[in-house]
Amino acid sequence: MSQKLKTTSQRARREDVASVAGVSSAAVSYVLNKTKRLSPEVEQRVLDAARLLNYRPDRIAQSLAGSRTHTLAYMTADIANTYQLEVIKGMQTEALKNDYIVYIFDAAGDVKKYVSHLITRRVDGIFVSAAPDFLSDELLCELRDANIKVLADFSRSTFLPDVSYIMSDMYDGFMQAVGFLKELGHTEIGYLSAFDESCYYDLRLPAFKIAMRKLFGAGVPPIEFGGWPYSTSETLGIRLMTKMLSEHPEVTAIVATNDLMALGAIKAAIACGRRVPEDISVIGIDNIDSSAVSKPSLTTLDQSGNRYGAKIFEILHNDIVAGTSGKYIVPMRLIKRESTGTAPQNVENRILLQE
Amino acid sequence: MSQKLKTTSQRARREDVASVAGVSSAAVSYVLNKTKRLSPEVEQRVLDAARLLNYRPDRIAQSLAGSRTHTLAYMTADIANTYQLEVIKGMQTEALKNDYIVYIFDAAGDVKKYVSHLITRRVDGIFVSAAPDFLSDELLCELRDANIKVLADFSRSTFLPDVSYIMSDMYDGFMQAVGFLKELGHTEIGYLSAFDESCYYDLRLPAFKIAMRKLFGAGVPPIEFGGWPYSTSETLGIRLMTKMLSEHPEVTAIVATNDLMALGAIKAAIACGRRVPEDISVIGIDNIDSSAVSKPSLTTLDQSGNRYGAKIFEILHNDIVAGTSGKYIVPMRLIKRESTGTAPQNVENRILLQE
DNA sequence: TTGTAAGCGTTATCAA
DNA sequence: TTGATAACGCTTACAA
Repeated sequence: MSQKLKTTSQRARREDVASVAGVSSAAVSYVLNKTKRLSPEVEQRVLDAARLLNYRPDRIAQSLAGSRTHTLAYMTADIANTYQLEVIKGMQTEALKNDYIVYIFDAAGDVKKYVSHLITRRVDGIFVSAAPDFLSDELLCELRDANIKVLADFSRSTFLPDVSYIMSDMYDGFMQAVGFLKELGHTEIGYLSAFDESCYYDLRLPAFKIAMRKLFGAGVPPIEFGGWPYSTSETLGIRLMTKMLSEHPEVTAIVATNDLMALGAIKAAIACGRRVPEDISVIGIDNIDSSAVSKPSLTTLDQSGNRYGAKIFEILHNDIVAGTSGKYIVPMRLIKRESTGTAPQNVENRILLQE
Repeated sequence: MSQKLKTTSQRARREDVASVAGVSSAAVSYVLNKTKRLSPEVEQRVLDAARLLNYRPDRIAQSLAGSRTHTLAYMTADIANTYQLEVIKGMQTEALKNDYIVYIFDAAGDVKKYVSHLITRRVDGIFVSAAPDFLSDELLCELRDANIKVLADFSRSTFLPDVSYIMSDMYDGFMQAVGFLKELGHTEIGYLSAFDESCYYDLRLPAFKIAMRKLFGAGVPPIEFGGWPYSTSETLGIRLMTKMLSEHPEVTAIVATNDLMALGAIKAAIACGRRVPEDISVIGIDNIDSSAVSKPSLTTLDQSGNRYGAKIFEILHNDIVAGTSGKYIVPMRLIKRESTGTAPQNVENRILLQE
């Protein structure tokens, strides 16, 4: 069939497979891509030949001929962030299952050059992680206009047409968390916030306020702020919790912006003579690994990085295939552990004991 | 010239540039790739046309036509490691400068599938990070035989032909460190090792021993071992240093396997009533960020992650272009800071003081 | 010095 | 159901 078989070639080409199977090279494509059904007998011959030659279609050639490269990109301002790394892994794992590959960039480099690379290499889609906007709207549009699907974190400061956005369902999440505390009998619930009110991309604080309003009506819950420069460390949790306990000793439950701070809050509470959860309950957000093994283990709002990353792939993939775009909300889940318990019966008693 | 200009096309193609410049499409290639000199006038016309159309050659097509994809891969067992991330950034930055892009994989996934991807996508080269051997020799050979340049960490358990290896020059580094201590008058020098003698991929311990032998002759220096399971934390540094001070109070200088442990060692020394560097000098390895700002700042053997990463790119790039392979040794540099000083004059006096 | 044309390994269209 | 054949956008001999 084929007049020039590559004898020295390391890798088998489609034509080689066709020749071994005794069919046309088009037939090979049809069988392997399942793009057209041929006779079972022919299909088997092709499959056998492909296996025999260890044939794997060349992605480069496929990309040139087809319209997709099966390549995505993940762009973030901070690769080193633990949670971010989980998200990346989750996305990569899911991508790999579907024969996609993910470029990972951290925005510390020359963002403009990255964009250029993404376009010349024709990636199918890109995810742009949380604010602040290290990738300008202009560059985002350049990507979009180059026919690359863009999925951005919801917390970007602007919304662009034909760009998709993703967010965790913080509002529902906080409803779960605060609702759970309410069920346990808590009414005095405080919040430890890393960010102050002016931080436009923090959705957690407003979500907390809304949940409190909906479940307890009007009234301002006690909140401690970390302020600028923003950080979300365990140390900050300790500092804010200590402040909270002295300023608002009536509080019997605390929600913290993330697990690290919640862990710090527990330490601070214990240092101040409060037992967790007997005297005070603590809830975190993120469900980081250490939250499951801390003493006491931490009740937390789960947005597993891995699952989130997998979701990112699914959304991008779907948008690419269907040519769609939209705003996507990913549900969160409250993981109940040891750091939460029923509200103490007698608040006065507890305060007396402490003195 | 060109009979069918793409009017609707988003991106300019080479032919478009040729047509605007009034030359053949080959001329465009020659000028842009500097692969052949044309007349200055033609060159200018091409350059102008390219700029006008914002022309950027399609990497996919270049890859198919040419022999290189300008794509590399970095494979590691642990993305989350801080030092590793620095290396990755260093490599990526250097790669980007040279119009290369780097795939990043962590070996937690399906390594075999990664390899398949790398082959079908025809990456030019791959770096495989430190032991243990998460990537089997078999897969390594599959990559190599697919004409992909492989650069592996020196600490792999086996050496394969036509594969390149890279290592930091620990031997020279320890000669610098121990030599510096000798200059300062130290003779009793101890070592804090995370690994025990059986760890085949730890080059630091043998490097320390060799340096001691060369500079001080025979005799066994005092060494404390962390043992299995291997870890290199600050906590371990504290533990080993405490042990060292009680078992070998005559020691006036310490080298630790890495900066984290060295930092722990300083804390332990101070806790035991020893001043650093007046009573005891401490040297670390790695030059992590915090080593520069600790109190006292840490003298350390520098193998900057960024520089190392850049080096990885350079080596791979060169091996790819030249078709070579080899074993590469990257120099280290001793950064002298506050944690080292002249040896105490009177050892007896110091020990007495302490009692 | 410049242009022509044959690949590169696929996909996909269109007759046979 | 199958087999040619034209893209895809570029590199690179080779010819003019």
